[in-house]
Amino acid sequence: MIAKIAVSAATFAIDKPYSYWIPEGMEPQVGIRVMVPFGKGNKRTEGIVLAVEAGSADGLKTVDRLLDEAPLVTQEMLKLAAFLRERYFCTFYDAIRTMLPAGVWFRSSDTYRLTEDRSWQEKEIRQSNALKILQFLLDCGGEAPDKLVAGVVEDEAEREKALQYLARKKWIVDETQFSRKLGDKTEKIVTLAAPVEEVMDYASRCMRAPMQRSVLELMCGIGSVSVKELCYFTGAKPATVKRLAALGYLELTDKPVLRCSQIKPVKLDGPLVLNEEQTAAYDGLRGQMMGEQSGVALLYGVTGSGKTSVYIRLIQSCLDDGKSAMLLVPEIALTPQLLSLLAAYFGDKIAVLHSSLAAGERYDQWKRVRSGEARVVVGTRSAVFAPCQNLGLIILDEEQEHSYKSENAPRYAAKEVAIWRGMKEQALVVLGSATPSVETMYHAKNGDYRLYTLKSRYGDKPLPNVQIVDMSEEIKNGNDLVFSYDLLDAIGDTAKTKKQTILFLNRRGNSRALACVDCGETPECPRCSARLTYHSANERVMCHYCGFSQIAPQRCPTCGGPLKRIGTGTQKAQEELAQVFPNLEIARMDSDTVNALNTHQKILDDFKDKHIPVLIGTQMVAKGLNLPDVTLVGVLDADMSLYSGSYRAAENTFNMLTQVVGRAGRGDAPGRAVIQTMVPKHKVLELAARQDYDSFYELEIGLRRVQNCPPFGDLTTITFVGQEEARVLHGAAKFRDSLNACLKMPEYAQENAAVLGPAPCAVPKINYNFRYRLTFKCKMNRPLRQLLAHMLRQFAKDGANRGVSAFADINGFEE
DNA sequence: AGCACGCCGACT
DNA sequence: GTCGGCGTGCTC
Repeated sequence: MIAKIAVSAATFAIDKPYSYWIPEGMEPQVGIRVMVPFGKGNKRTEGIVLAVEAGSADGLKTVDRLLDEAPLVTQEMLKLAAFLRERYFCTFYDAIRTMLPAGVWFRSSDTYRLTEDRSWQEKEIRQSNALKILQFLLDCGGEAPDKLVAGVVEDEAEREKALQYLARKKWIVDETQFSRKLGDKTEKIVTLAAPVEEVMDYASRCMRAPMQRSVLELMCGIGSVSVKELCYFTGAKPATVKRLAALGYLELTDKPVLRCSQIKPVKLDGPLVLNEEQTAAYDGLRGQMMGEQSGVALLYGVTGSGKTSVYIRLIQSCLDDGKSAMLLVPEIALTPQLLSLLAAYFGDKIAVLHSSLAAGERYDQWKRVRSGEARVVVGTRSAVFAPCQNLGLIILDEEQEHSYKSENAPRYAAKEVAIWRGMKEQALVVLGSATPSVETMYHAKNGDYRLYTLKSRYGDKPLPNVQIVDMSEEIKNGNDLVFSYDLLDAIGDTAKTKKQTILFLNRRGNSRALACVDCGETPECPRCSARLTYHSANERVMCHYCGFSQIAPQRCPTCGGPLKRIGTGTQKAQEELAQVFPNLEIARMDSDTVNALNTHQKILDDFKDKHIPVLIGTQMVAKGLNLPDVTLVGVLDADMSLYSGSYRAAENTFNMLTQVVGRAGRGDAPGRAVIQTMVPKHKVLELAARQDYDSFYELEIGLRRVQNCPPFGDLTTITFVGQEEARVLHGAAKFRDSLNACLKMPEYAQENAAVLGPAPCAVPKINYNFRYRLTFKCKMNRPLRQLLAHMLRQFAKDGANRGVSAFADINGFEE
């Protein structure tokens, strides 16, 4: 028999199912992992069985051994991996790796062993490192693990060189072992191993061992208990239990236990009651969910219209049908109250999956989902791969959020994966939002998705009064602060009336840097073309891209002049404000003050409970709970996101502003918002101020049509990376030419298709690697994606492109 | 990507 | 002669 295997060591260029011979007696199932030899050196590699078929062993290598007892993934999951591979230009194994929790993977370690050939002992070996290793192995009795060998020659490059030399000489051999990174956690369970009478008889006889006696007495009463509990109740030591087990009265077994943290459920006031609008949406969605082909729905509901209640009812009805449901959220840290609410309704049926979980916990939650014990999955984007059984419903809350798109390869979009899964598994996909992405709304209006609208805001609060302030006027009037005079007045007034203010600063990129007072130069990363950011916490400058870090220099590296901190960060804004209002307490929330999972909530709680007059922060402050005493919201610089250069800039700005402005006036007092900008007449700002999504949509969809941007065309970037700039540039240009040539062929020909570039990326050099990119504008259909994948493979295989790698991303972020 | 194979200059 | 440099081609 032959197994078709996706191999972990295969790169994108050579990724395909490889055929291996299955030895007699080995029966690998599809979805199981195996160890196979691969490549010229027959290095042992992990692989996953895609198919098993009849055939002969002709010219095939043989499967070493099986790594799993039962399939790790289902056939459906393998199909999903194939989809990811095709859609996101990654290898099959990369796709599998993204889908599974870290806990299932193996860690490899090497053991070096001396061979029979000890002829080196008579020779003079010039490489001192190699000799040191040989001597060390001899002292260790002929073999040693890599960990110990590392201590002999500290420098990694030197060590590798010596080890390679020795292997070439065939004086040592290298054996690779694989072990699970994370085990299943188990608990020792004690059960009675003999008839009760016999045990009691022994117990009555052990007068000299009262502990043994009380253990046995308890065991006769309950029959089975964990060692930990048994010791707790009797005061016995585990050794006593072991002794009794050795005597044959007790039996010890390992029972797997799951690591999982508890969520505190909220107290429910009563059954969930939906209003008329919510009921209409729920009925429609439920009908759709029950139907043959569920499809995709958009639940478009303004802030405060109660989308969550609709979600909960839908999940309930999905569970009632015996199916499982999935609720994806942009960021788990921002939704503790949602989690508590869900816990109140669904209790331990919930599994929470997100990246801040400890690996063990995440793995266990994953297992709970796979076993069918947990039928409601709540999580961030990676939870979209949860191994749900009989999936009936996938909800993406705040579907327009960027966090649904992965920023590392494979750069999957959870929304696309959800829609694919929904289609394959006949599950309803609900996209929920107050400000849907332009693409989603287009599909909804077009009839591709069903549209459900919730118009009425809970309590029907009036919209806040929004003022747009022209910052160029402020500069003309001699105000060089981050704050306009109007905003300062408003902050003062708000503080006087004992209400609260939230100030919002969208700090993008390196706002806090050091600059030379004399020449204006800012220290740059030696490896990347990026400014070093200044971190006051440790007095160091760091590179955002490669992690380079050094103690902050005192003098300008170019001219020796004094260095000063610059940039409009939240910290600087806080300092300025403190100067104007010396007696005002100001809380700050940004990535410097928020790091642990719960700090975000803690800062918000403090702000609310201690009634701190001003909170200043980044995008994080736009999210989270209702703050009834906040009557003023200030956006310090709306232009930063407006001019980010992405085709999504307008949409991002609109969403951000609506969200921020929506924070003002949640309570009884009327709200006010101040937006500072250099372009006060900008239509997007005006519409955001009015919270007029529908007009914004009409405006934006027109632009997208003209620019052939999503949803009309796709924007694909092909990035080329390498150490030698000329080669990178040359490779990119050659790629562009062959792509253009293909586009002339009738099967690929498309109106408005265009290949732009090569142009340097937003950050042209990262870690000594130059980066150029092509931008490819067209509708990416399947044949075109396959063409692009083929071209990327060819590029990697072509010797002329050595040292340059290329990768593509469809509708990704533009850095 | 890694790894072997092969061809060529440098040192003992 | 042998060691090690790197260009080339392949991965069941």
